[in-house]
Amino acid sequence: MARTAKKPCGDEPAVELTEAEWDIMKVVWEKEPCAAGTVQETLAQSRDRAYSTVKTTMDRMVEKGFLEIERIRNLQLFRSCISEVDARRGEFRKMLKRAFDGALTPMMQFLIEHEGLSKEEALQLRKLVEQQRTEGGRKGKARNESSNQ
Amino acid sequence: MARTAKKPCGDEPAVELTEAEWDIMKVVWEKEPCAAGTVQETLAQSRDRAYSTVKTTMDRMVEKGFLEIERIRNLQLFRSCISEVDARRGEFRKMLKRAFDGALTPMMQFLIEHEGLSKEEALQLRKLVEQQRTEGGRKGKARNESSNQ
DNA sequence: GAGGATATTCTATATATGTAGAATCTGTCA
DNA sequence: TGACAGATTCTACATATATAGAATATCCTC
Repeated sequence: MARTAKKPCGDEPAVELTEAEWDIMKVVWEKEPCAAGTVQETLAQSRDRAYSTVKTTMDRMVEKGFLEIERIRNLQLFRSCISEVDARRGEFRKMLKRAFDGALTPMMQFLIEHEGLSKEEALQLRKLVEQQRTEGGRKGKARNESSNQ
Repeated sequence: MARTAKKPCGDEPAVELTEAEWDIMKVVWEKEPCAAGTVQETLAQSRDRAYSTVKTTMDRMVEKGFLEIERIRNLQLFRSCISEVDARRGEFRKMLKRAFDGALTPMMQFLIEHEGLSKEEALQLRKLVEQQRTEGGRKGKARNESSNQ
């Protein structure tokens, strides 16, 4: 099967969040269902924005299908319509496409050559790879069909 | 530790290109020094934009310090002021910060779990890691000084 | 039922980005 | 020198994003 299959379909138009939307989504994922006021208060700790600022952005996110509202009397409770994985995937792929023509290997090469994967990081990375390699086919099978990118 | 130290200093404000800017930069890197018309014509193959559209964007890129102009009589020749590595780094770090709180390991984990690194890719990745690991400290050392591009 | 605390809705501004037409300038060639 | 071709400059507009004040609605409590 394909990807995270959050919805029955398999190729949603790719999620792309703006900076402010990321900030908001992170809070929503953590506290949903939650009110706009809660989000605003939580965010206030790092960057203080007016309630209406946060609310306006959240309303736009509903229009975009990133959030949904449940009304309880006078109150609106927000829930996420996209998973963190969806958002991460969108962000990652956008970066990969723009900066590396969509190819993973060049990116890895870049990481090692220019981002100075520390010995520890490289080792950790190696463990991950090793792990998924010896994990016997789990990935190797799921893979067989599509091979991404 | 000072990362890549491309310029004498060590913490430029991080390069962030927009979509249109990426398109243009790619052509400039390939053909610099080059005229706006050349860029426009080259891009026209994929996405046709008016000359003035491309030129306006390029002028803005000069203001931002991404490009510089050399005047030859009536002509302007553009050159890049940032390297592809700079741009890639900016794009990559923005993604890492937004989607993974700036940490590499979670990103790697994500890649393996959700982006389905194919067996071949994982293997390739493993080779890279292996290579840089056995390359004996090259990274571990080179790090301290500079290295980039 | 009145008042106050909240929440929602409406409206508005500034900046960034993508886009391009129109006007102007300049070099070259007949 | 006159005119064309190509380049540059100026101006403009639409949309997206970030931001927030003001007006309005609603619930709870006394």
